[in-house]
Amino acid sequence: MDPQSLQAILGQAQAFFASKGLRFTKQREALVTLIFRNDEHFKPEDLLPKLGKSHAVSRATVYRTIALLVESGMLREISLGGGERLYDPNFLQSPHHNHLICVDCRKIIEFEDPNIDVMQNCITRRLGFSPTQKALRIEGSCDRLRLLGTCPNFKEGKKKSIPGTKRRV
Amino acid sequence: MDPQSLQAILGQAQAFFASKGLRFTKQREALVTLIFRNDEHFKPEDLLPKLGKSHAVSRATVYRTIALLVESGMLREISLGGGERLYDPNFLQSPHHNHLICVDCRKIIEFEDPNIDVMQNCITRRLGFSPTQKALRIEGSCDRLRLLGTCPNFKEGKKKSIPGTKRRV
DNA sequence: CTAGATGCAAACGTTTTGCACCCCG
DNA sequence: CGGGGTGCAAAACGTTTGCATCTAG
Repeated sequence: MDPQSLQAILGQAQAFFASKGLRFTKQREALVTLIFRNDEHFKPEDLLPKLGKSHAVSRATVYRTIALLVESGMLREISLGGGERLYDPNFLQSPHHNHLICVDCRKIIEFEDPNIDVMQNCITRRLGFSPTQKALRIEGSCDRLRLLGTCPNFKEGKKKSIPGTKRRV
Repeated sequence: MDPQSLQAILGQAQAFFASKGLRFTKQREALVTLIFRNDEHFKPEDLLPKLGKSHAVSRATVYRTIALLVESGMLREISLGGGERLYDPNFLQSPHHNHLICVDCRKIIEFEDPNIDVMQNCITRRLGFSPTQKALRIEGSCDRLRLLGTCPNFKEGKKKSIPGTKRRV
């Protein structure tokens, strides 16, 4: 993420905290920076080692801050199966994206599709509701791997599954 | 669920266990019966108190059996947000169903829509994959509650949210 | 008879909480 | 100065595992 966008995100976070009468402490700033610096999905526990000792933040604060960011709408909890609780920082840039997971190498591909959103709208209204949010997760097997016996992702994947490796479509 | 269908399900489970060289013990039978007797989503922990002392099964066996039923395809793990890990026994009868969750009363509505499946197929192939599974969760606010100030589900919902209360569409 | 299944309790990883102290406005 | 924020450690929670014992086939 370019420094300019990150700056905008920091501003957005600060505005949210201010609007709730909360402070934008250096711990919170360090966390927002770390979370939105790249586009990787993460577990709360992942963040602790990534904060240098200069920006060390306690485990409790990590969890409390994540909850606030989710409440603000900047961060979304997603589930990719297996009961793992992940957080996705990419809804700011792609508010309607979905996830496709390769069953062969577990690579995660984020994609958007306007038809899905139209259909979501229709279905929701048909059932008597106004749409607020959706989560669509598709799993599929890699055609390339099956036809060619190899796949660029799978090659990379030699070193086990790589969470957070993503392609934007 | 009518006794006849339940019987069929027990047979299916038994066949699956046999195909893997596993036994169909009375604990497993008790669990399958309990899980598929009605259509409620459940947490593993929910099951223990529901097994009478006559069919008591240990916690470890509950978890181990659920894992096997998921592997067999008879049971599916779903996530309705909040990191809760739920299991849905209704994919046997409605293999393609999705979930709509009312943000007002947390009621869960299971629905099917053939268009979604067509679209899922298109998208998956466009990305170079063959579809194997999908999970779509929609959240929405209740039109009726907003327009009329009341809603039958919400009325029932007085006693907090009722997980497992469902309408088939 | 024996591989697989069970129950128990301990271990595990993650998340939440109570509380004393700290610090920003 | 006061109310929010933090860190720490303990607790809570859901799930998994090792092991001795049991049992279905």
